Amino acid sequence: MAKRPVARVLPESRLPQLDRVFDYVVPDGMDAPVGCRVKVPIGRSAKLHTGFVLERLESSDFGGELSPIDQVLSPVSVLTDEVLESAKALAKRQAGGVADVLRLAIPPRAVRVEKKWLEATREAPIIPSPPAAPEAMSSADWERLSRPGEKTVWHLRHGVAGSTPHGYADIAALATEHLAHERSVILVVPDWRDISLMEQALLSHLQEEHLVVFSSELTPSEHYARHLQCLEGRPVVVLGSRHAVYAPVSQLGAIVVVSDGDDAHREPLAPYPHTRDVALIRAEQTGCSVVLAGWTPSIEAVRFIEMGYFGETRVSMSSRPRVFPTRLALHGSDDPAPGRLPSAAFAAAKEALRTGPVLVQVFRAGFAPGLVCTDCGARARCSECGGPLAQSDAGSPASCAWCQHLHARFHCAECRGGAVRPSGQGVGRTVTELGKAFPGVPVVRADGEHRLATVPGKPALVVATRGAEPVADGGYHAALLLDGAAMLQRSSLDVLEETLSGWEWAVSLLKHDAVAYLTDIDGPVATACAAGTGVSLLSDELRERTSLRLPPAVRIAAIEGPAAVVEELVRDVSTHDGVDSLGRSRLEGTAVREIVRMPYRIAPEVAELLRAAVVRDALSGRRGARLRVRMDDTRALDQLADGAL
DNA sequence: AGCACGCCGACT
DNA sequence: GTCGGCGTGCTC
Repeated sequence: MAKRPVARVLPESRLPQLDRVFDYVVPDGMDAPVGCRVKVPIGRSAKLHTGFVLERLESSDFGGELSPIDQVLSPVSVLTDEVLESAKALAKRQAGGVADVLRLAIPPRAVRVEKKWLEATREAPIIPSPPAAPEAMSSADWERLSRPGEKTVWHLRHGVAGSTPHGYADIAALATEHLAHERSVILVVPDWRDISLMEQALLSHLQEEHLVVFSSELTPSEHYARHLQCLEGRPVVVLGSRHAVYAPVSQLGAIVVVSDGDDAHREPLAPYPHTRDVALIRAEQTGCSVVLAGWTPSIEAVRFIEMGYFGETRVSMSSRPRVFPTRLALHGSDDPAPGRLPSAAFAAAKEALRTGPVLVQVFRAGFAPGLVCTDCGARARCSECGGPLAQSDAGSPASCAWCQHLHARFHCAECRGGAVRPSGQGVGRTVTELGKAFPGVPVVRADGEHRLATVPGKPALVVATRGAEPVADGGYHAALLLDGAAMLQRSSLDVLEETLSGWEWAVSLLKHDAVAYLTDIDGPVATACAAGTGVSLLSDELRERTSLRLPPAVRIAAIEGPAAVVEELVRDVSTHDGVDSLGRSRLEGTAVREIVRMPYRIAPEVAELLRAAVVRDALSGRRGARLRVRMDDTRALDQLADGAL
């Protein structure tokens, strides 16, 4: 008989009732190491399920007879101990399943890639020498950032060198510092553009073999290849978007989350963990440091600092370019110039365009994001689903922003009018108008559909939606920040944070002596941005949320399902001290969603209760919509504000 | 999920 | 009498 003939297996299933371990017999001669993928029978089902071997045991405490493992899919231990422990902790925190977390952390197996990897012989890589500390950084800050175990909010430098933001160059230096001490580093950035920029920055310090890049464009098998690379045991620098935070590297020294306030760090798949939370859990598990890096801190980062949980690097404002809110200007006229620009901004752009590129940041994607009836001004809505109609390009037909239904012809539901006109402006229309306002100047468009990481340092108008701004070689010679008012009008909990960070990123892309113009907004946010005191505004916001008991001062859980089931569960959790409901909204059919809030202190207890209820509900065999729970979903809170019962 | 077991209606 | 409807329960 083989040593430890029992294998404890976790099925790769999204079903809450199957998210637990089952014991199996390992047949003689089968090699099923801990962490490998196996195929096992589950219940009376004819087909086999895949799962992970979590443990090997001498014997099982299961009363009945054990089934044998059918097959070892691959003997590679793709699930490491540390990732498993992190996944368990994360599942607990999010009131979700361990298997759900593992689905995010471990890519599906690719046979050919694996075969090649198993056959390859690898040489020990050269360890780089430590880099010099970035200029303008105190040695205390640098030591703090490089020391494992620390938690730090890193205020990045403004400006660019070539096509690399200074901030990204500094992060690359930090990664090199860790690697020089034979520690791995994970760099998690919001999106494709940041991966591309950061990869450039890293390659100026490191060899390609030190780097493992998880870009979103990878095929599944390439993704699996990167996963295997992390398992080789040598220290590496991992760079990628949110899934990279799970990379199974060894000797983890630091996880750097870049722009942790960016929406892209929220996982849209169950159990909806945020990159920042995954990083903190892995830090608990490994003792690595966590660095939240950006040009404006997230409101969560501000909370961490104020709690004393995180330290922060010294803020240096000396390198920050000037921000000029045209509406607050005391001198000059503010008559609109062509292309929706105040005259001061128009003149400055014209001047800057003589020598280099000018960034125009707009809020909305598409050509005309909102359409209204020409006759009565009512919002044009989709006849199929009631969603708002929009136009993505000049000349393209109107389509529904929700269901994508095309509306070649339009009939206003209010007045029977048959024509629409745009209200508000998207990139497309701004591009068209600026083209006319600045004749002879090339206009470059950058948005979700026209993706650009960099542009040359030559005169051009670069019109970009917020978040899609390319880096200009040598920095922009001016920036026009449009649509500030529209951004702040939105009724989301995150408006302040998103508005500030959107502007600050644009400011960071300027040449050191260039100016950013805030064109259509005044008030405290514009004033703070101009003065570079956005952080104190966030701090005020946090204080307000604390008194209102809103996230991130408290945690929330969205509970969805049939009204009766939700009601009972909410009643149940509300018996805990400090747990109460923020309101209920109706979903499709008879389902409802109720949001409860709770202090951090008792959130683990509540999460456990919620998870138990979900498992019970799934097991109950009741027909109809299942009970679902989603922790810390602030978007659900926004929706609640829009349509509470 | 997927499958079997089980307990009531119309049927060769 | 029994074939088969799908409500109920469990999966090592």
